[in-house]
Amino acid sequence: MQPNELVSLLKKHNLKNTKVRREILAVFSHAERPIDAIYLTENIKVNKSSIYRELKVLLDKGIILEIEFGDGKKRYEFSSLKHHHHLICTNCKSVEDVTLNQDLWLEEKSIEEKTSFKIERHNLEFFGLCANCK
Amino acid sequence: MQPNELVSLLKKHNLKNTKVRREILAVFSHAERPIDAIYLTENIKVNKSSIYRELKVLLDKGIILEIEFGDGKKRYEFSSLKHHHHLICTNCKSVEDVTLNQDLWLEEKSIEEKTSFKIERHNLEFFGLCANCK
DNA sequence: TACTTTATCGCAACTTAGTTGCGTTTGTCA
DNA sequence: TGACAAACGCAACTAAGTTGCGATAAAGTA
Repeated sequence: MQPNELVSLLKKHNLKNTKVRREILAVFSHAERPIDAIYLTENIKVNKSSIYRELKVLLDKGIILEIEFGDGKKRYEFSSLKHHHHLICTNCKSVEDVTLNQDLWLEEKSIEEKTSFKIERHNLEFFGLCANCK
Repeated sequence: MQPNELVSLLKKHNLKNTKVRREILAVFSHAERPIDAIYLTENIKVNKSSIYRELKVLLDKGIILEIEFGDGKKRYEFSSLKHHHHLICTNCKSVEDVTLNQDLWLEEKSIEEKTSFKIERHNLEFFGLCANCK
């Protein structure tokens, strides 16, 4: 993310331009996979409560998404990325992005009609063995 | 689950017929939604380490499945149930089962061809507002 | 630049879910 | 009924995330 992009993103969401915020966003913008809070605490010299609080702010503002790999750590990535899911290798823990041929939009519409439940989001991840590990 | 079903299930998996095991399985067989470890500790007079260890055994044997709602607690249900997903109300926390018109089998096949990743399982849950809360 | 307001931050103590070591008990099968 | 492994209880521990509170620092205004 370029400095001017950062400034306009922060302005748009009424967020102060602080060191913690800049550094967290910098990690996200270089990351090739979803990032967890522990990784941030290990890679940014900032108190962990600031990390957790900042993640909550970015999540509330819709700047990042929360992703669940089921290992007890929440992960996050920019919500501006094209909608996708992940292939998680249960052996080496590598993560690949993947998109569905036909996302779940139609299924969700059908479920909403059948059940009168209003779907707002879903969490879908695939687990298995990557090309190297299988 | 009937007593004779229980006995043959345990025998089939080389598991001893113990009090803890019987009580946990009894909870699962009456449950209408996925159950977490805390619920078991609150509803069975058994040490919590036994609960967690037993869940691991049942999971390894493939008798139960692990389900992730993203709230920091793992949930479990019988793996013998017809494959389904869940509609989780973010307001009242209610849970409904739901099946897709066309499950993810075809998508998984297509992903495996494109990526040479071997998919073994997926986790898919929907979040939103139930009929009452919306 | 100085002043004011409010968001943000650091620190330490705490909570919640889950794990581990170890000595004891209990099912199962011969 | 005896032997043996599986299962168990207990207590102490770990890992991830949260909270209260006083101190600090952006951002807007005078």
